[in-house]
Amino acid sequence: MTINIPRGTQDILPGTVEKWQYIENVAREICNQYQYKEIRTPIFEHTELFERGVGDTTDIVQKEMYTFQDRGERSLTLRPEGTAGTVRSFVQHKMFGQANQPVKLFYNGPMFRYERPQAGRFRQFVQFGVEAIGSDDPVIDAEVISLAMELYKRVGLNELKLVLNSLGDTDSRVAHKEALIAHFKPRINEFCSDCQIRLEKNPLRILDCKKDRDHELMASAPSLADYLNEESKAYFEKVQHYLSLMGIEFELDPNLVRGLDYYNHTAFEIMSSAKGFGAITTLCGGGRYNGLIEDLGGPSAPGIGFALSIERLLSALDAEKIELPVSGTLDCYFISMGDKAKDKTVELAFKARQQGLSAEMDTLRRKMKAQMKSADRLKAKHVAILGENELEAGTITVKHLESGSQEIINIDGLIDYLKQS
RNA sequence: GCGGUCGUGGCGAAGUGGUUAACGCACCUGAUUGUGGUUCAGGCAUUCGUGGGUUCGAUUCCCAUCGUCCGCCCCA
Repeated sequence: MTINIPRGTQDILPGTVEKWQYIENVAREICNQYQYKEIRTPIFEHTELFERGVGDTTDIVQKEMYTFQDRGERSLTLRPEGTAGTVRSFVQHKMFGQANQPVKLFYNGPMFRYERPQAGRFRQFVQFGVEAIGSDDPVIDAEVISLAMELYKRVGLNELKLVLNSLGDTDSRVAHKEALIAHFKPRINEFCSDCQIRLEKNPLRILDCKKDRDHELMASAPSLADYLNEESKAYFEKVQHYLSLMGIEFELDPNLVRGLDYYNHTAFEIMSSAKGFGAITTLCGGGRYNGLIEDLGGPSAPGIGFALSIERLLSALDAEKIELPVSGTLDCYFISMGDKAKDKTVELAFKARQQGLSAEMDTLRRKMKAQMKSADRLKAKHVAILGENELEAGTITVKHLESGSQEIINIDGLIDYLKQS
């Protein structure tokens, strides 16, 4: 029996990996332009980090974590998201004391969640994300959002929707939470079991519930927007103001509640509106997490960030039928006949490679015809053919595959010839 | 965690309770003893996810199991 990969994981093979590289390159380029610096943190962390950072009422912590004991009986967890580890690193390395503030970071790497795989959902998936820590200026909220939008724009996506909401500051959230409890508590037994638990822990998420969405208390529930204090409202308006300055369109959705506990103030999602995308349309999610740094033992620094999945970005590209420009090039395929000629083409091919050209040759001792076929399939620009005739004359035949034209040139001039064409 | 779907060569895909399991693509060889992409001829699954059962006989029927894909919950 052969062994297959674990459920929910995937191999990214040649032919596809080029797309990943392309996207990752675009992301890096944008981050440089926005002055976000890469950070690489471990793929596993102490379980406690996520319990505290992500929040132990969340689905991620309650049922989706890959948690294991190591041989020293420490409880470790494969990271389910990137913010907790990034903030942990920020605190551990006391980045709040470094010269450049705010600290603007990005990461790109695998995340792990124990879920049933389906369209757009994997057990190992790759998130690109940014975190801006140390600024509570609404302009940084807009900057973070615009960075994500810019990435999608540069890879060619058009059918996007940016949805925005404010969860308010702590005071606003506490006031709203109390209002929600007062609203639902008398009739909470009419709601699903999840909602009954949510009532005490995080009543905001009752509004999210799909099962109870038609309950009459839903429509009349106190809206977060009505409980935003002046400061929170002003902050949210400023975020919108800056987004408009940047030319970014958005929709307000008062029901947008992110699944992680640490969010406050700005919350946003970017979704694909492309047809045939499947049930999951969220490409990117993010928001502000002003209390998180303190919760993880740091100073009371504000922060905001987002995470987006490369897999879903690729799905969105498929849905919009966008092809990334990722074709590779092969400058020359070397064909030889006979051992002497082979020796010479080996020298030539390696010299060509050292000179910065891409070169390939037969390594299966095949006949000329088969070598030609390989060259054709590899879409070689040129084929260099060396046989007895050329060897004697000190020449080599160079064929341009696309046009079919060929000429015989001096063998010493081959590399320059290839470089020039 | 719950629900549905599917599981035949490298890929796509037919099929039947009964000697040799269509076809297409891809691949290999030859026609073309030094020239690809076209054409033609030939080759390429002791085998139908795995295990068990029914049967004279199962890839086809039944059960189990593993896996896929999709949906719910929730999320990237």
